[in-house]
Amino acid sequence: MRIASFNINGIKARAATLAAWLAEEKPDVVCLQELKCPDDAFPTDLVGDLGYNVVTHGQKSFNGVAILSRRPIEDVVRGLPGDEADDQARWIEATIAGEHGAVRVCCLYLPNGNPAPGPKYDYKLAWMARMKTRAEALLAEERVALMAGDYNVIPQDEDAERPEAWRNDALGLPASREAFRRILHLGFTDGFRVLHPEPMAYTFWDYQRGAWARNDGIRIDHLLLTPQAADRLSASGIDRHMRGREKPSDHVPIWVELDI
DNA sequence: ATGGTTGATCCTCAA
Repeated sequence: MRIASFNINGIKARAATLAAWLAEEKPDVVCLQELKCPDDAFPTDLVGDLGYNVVTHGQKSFNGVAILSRRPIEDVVRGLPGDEADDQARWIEATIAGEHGAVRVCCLYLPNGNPAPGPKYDYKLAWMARMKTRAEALLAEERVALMAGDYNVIPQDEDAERPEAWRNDALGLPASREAFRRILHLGFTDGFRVLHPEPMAYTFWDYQRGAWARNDGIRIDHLLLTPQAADRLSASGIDRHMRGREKPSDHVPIWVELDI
């Protein structure tokens, strides 16, 4: 079962790009971020015609996450627990059955946090603390599960073409990296990095300053696997070519192949 | 230090 994550930066602007990628790659499950649309504006028919069921947690103009799956989607939960006052649509999770078992899929859009320091950065760190609590509970279930999405964190220097440019940015600050490691080191496996030690493997290139042409990228989209999922990991990759397409997102898809 | 680009919306904000 191939499970992908793709920050599409607006479903309305990216519908054709997304449809072409789905038709070409035929991933079994897709976690989408930055829908930037309410639930009733999601193009359910478009993805349905391509063979996908869909569950969304949308929001007008900003944020918004969804899970697409060729197989039925069960036990859907919307929103990251821990703060009733938080109305930003950044988390959705569901269970999908494969031929040899099921996988719990958590789709996340972690806050960007800029400018840092400031209230947006405080929100990012608080959100990551809440995510750690959910991650601990997920591990305790000892099941095949993963947390996939746009983490807005550059884990290490080798995950950036110009690491020095991000040292004072919310995506690269030491406190951001520490919070990421606190989650990772609970017992998760970075599904891409564990199979790909090579540097210059990026998932995001800014629209500005010719970042794509200069390969001035960063790796901020991740799939973190529970031990039970990591045991079934057979391959992973980044669909880098998508950044060179017509009307690209600033992110590209990243995926893992699990034997389930 | 600054500016540069894209999307959603309605002009400025978020990224």
